[in-house]
Amino acid sequence: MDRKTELLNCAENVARRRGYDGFSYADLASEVGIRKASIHYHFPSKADLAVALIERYADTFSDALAVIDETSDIASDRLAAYVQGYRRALSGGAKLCLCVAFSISRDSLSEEALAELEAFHSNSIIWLTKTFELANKDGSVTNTGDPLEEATTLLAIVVGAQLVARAANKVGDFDQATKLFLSRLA
Amino acid sequence: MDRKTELLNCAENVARRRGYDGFSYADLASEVGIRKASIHYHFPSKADLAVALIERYADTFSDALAVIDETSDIASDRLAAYVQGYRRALSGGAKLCLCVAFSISRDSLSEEALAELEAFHSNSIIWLTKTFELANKDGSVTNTGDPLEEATTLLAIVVGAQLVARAANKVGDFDQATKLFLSRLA
DNA sequence: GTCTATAGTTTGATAGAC
DNA sequence: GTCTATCAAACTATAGAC
Repeated sequence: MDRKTELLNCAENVARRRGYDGFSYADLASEVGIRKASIHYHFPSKADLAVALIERYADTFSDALAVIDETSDIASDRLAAYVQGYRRALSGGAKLCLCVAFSISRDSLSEEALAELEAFHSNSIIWLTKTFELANKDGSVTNTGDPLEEATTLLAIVVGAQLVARAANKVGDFDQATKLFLSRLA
Repeated sequence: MDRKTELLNCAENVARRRGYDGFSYADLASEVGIRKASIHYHFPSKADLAVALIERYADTFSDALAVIDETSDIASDRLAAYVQGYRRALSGGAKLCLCVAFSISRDSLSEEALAELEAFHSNSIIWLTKTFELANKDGSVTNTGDPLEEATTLLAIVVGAQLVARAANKVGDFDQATKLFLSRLA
């Protein structure tokens, strides 16, 4: 693995634990094993690093949604996989979705990073809305309402469940917060 | 208003916008109009300030829940008021609930602050569970499931809705994320 | 690509005068 | 209670050698 990827992995890990304002080049340097000045060769400024982080995260996320779509044609399967993805990202209560962690740090982010952040959530809403529209057709989800409202609600549930689970330091809180929704799936 | 309260107000405001790692004594000093060294007289360390912030916030929150309980005996009224409280706290997309903002900064908080944070969420769950139990009796909420699951889900919804609305910089996202739940209220 | 060295700023915090 | 002065440490970032 090349250094740049190694730095991105390390930065993503620490950013998802502590937020944008909660980590520094010194943290990355000590963990990757190079001097912090050397990091500036790969990412001239911390703002560049933030953009690179969000971009890569959004790409990975987008790929994951594509895989979900390929794996099953049933809306309930897709939604269950979506929730499961956020549960995995929680990493036992230690981490959050990168874009959740960065949302708090809004005021410290560059305009470019903010735009990527907004695009990330907007893409999530699009995919979820599409999937709830499918649910209305295939009947795999009980009691479905307006697809856009369902989509925004589910996004809030998984994001909020991550946060509450992290705050309480109890992974079980994520499961408790998503159980009611999952029970609507076929 | 005394200085200490003034400092707490200012600190709460900035902490709810930027998180614990996102503000400093310098920020408070410039806004309140005293030197940052003077702040240490009121709050010897930033950790002391964090604890004072969470304590005051939890007290205010607890009072607000008591007022809700006094205002109506109907579960759906109480839950609507609860959601409305989180919407107000969002402050047009600029702020989050203090405990949401601090949840991201977990790793920077003292043990004492963490304990208060966990107590805050645990108290929320207790109040919500109690209110959903009432809903099961008074029938003011349609389609109710297990009170504890409903409680944790609703907490996740309001917390997640705040976060998504702030990330997207659109207050409307909060309304969209809570609309489906609110439609279940009488 | 990585290093040393360093600049310039900001951080949380303390000592002591008033 | 608030001030000035100061501290040691951490921060992002740059210059230039290798």
